[in-house]
Amino acid sequence: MKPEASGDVMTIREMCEAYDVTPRTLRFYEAKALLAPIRIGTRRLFTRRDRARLTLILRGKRFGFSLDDIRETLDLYDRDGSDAAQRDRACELARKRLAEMEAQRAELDQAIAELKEALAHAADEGQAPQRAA
Amino acid sequence: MKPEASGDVMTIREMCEAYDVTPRTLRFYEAKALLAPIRIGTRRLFTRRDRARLTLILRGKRFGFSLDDIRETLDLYDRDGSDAAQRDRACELARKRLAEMEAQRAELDQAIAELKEALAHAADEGQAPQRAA
DNA sequence: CGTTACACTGACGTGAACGTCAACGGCTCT
DNA sequence: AGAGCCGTTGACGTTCACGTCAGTGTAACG
Repeated sequence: MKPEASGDVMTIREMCEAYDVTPRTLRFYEAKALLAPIRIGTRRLFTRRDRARLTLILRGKRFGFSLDDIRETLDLYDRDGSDAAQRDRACELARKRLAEMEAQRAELDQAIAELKEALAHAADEGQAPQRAA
Repeated sequence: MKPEASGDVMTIREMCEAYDVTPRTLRFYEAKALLAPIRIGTRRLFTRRDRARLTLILRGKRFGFSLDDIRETLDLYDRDGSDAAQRDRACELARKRLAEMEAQRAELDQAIAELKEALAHAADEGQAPQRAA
């Protein structure tokens, strides 16, 4: 009898299937302090928090951030009641990240526009080259 | 007497300073067929085309694409009058890339929104924690 | 003509992000 | 108790994207 999701935690297998990653990857992320699953003896149980973080990790990777960058950014989300100085530095870093991401968004928009234009030109050359010659 | 930009080409040094990359990187990109500078004997002269491509390479990297991915995408821009079948495949790939990039932009927007919200919450906790306790 | 300065070509080294493999531990079904 | 199964821990291998270093070439300057 398996409760299938006893108390909102997931085994490593369930995680792998849910997020399409390998066990090795999850262990690697834990070793890098990106995830912190509950340890029952040696085994791992991944919580809601781990899943939220994994989502952000995979997203960050697609944006070209390194795992170290991602960890720093991740830690911004759950550092609630630390001391004020540390929180200030966190906010500082968050604003920096935000600026980076918005710059990246601008570049991405430009890249999309350029690619669209290139496609349009390709369509021109594909449709009307017989008309002139 | 150096013409400084004789005929719109640039030496490897000029390129390095202009784009903040190392010579090794430019040679590596040439070996990977991402760039194709003019070769005077063994020396390289980078054209306008090389510079346009380098801009796109560096941008692609920031989006998390591999150099191989980038080369494929790059080649879409200057394959003018090949045969029709090849052009069709290029357009297909371009549309695929375009879809990827738009998906990435959507994710990026979401990530930005979430980070903004996290920052707003952090500001809440930083401003009014004395009021309740 | 020697020296300086930059450029080139291999060849090997490196860090990040995993993959792979071996050996072991602990359930659980029978 | 034995046989499957995960799951875990090292340890080593791999790929990508370069860095670094040695040796060579060559154009220019004094």
